[in-house]
Amino acid sequence: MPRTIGERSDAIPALAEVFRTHGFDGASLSLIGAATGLGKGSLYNFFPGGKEEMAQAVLDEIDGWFRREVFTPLREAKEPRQGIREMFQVVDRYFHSGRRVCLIGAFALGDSRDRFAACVAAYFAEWVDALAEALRRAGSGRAEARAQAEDTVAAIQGALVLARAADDRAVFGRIMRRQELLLLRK
Amino acid sequence: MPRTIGERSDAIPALAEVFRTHGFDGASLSLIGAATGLGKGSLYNFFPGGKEEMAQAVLDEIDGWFRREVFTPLREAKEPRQGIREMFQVVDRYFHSGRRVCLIGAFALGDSRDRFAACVAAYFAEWVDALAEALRRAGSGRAEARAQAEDTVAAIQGALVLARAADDRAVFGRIMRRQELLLLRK
DNA sequence: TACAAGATGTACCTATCGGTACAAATCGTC
DNA sequence: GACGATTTGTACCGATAGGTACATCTTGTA
Repeated sequence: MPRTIGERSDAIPALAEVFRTHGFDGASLSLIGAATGLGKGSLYNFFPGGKEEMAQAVLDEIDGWFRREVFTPLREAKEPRQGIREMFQVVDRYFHSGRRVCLIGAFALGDSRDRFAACVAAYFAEWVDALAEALRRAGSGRAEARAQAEDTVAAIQGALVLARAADDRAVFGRIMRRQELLLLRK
Repeated sequence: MPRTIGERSDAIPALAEVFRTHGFDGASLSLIGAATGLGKGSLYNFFPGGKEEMAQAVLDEIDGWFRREVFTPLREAKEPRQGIREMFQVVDRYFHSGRRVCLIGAFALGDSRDRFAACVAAYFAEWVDALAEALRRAGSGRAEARAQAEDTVAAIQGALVLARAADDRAVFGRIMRRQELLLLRK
């Protein structure tokens, strides 16, 4: 009884790129087929639920990645200020310094929000929570930490919007750097 | 030779709502027809260029509105600090306190960015410029004013993403209020 | 080498897409 | 009321959408 999970998960990065680039509605099965190199037969074998299951798999993968690489390190960093510094590094790398869009942010603004509302809401809530926790451990009061965390996550999402709008990744780096300074000053 | 422009412009608010809600690709002609109360005949009579011309008309309308209600007042306010305060009020009202999404931000993240790249880029560039000008007049140095303006426009866009993701408009108000305080402190 | 299970390509389905053609209704002007 | 121009509804177009059915190929195991 061979486990075939490996194959399915191999398709997810390509799926993520297609959804990121074209959105949920814009990602047609022919685009998906071209990007993954998989025909409809394979696609529907791996994802019997169709496009919706494909997108859900991508969201789950992103959620897992951020939990592993961002949220948990933030919460468990020995030195919270250093943990925050590393969050900015990891996030900058993840978004290719602003060249890459946040799929979950795009879904939040777009047509597909309702379909994946729970995922989308949970992702941002967790990010804010984890960052607030680190800030609190770094010395901020509970309320101040939450406020700073909310502002920072919003700044990052807004920076992605601006970077993509201007087709200029420099703006992303500038906003990220200033936000990091703001959080870690004092 | 009767001027029929009046009719065409009457359809634009409804068009804007459809594109805002469903995105460019998601806004099908049947949705557009239902929202505007216009059949295909009328739609293609007013907008011979089809969906693309409809979306362009909406973008132009938004651009004009912001120029008139936000950018110009920012640049020409007698008292720049008061002008900035009013910008936050007007923007809060425009986005229905976070219940309404920024169409141009959604286009920037979505599939339709390339199609309307010039509009999208110009909108944000103008916003940052106008706000930076006001901040400079309020006493900031040139570089600092630009940085603050960039951060603020990004914060607003990010706040819209978070508000829509969490389906919670309170977060929009919180971020806006803190950003206003940050700009006008000292 | 035989066999079952999984993987894949292809043909096909219905619904809808954006867009066009055009005749009929409507409207402003004289 | 007549006329020309605009406005509108309807039928229709080819293309493509997402999805299903199924026969055929691979593949791992014994």
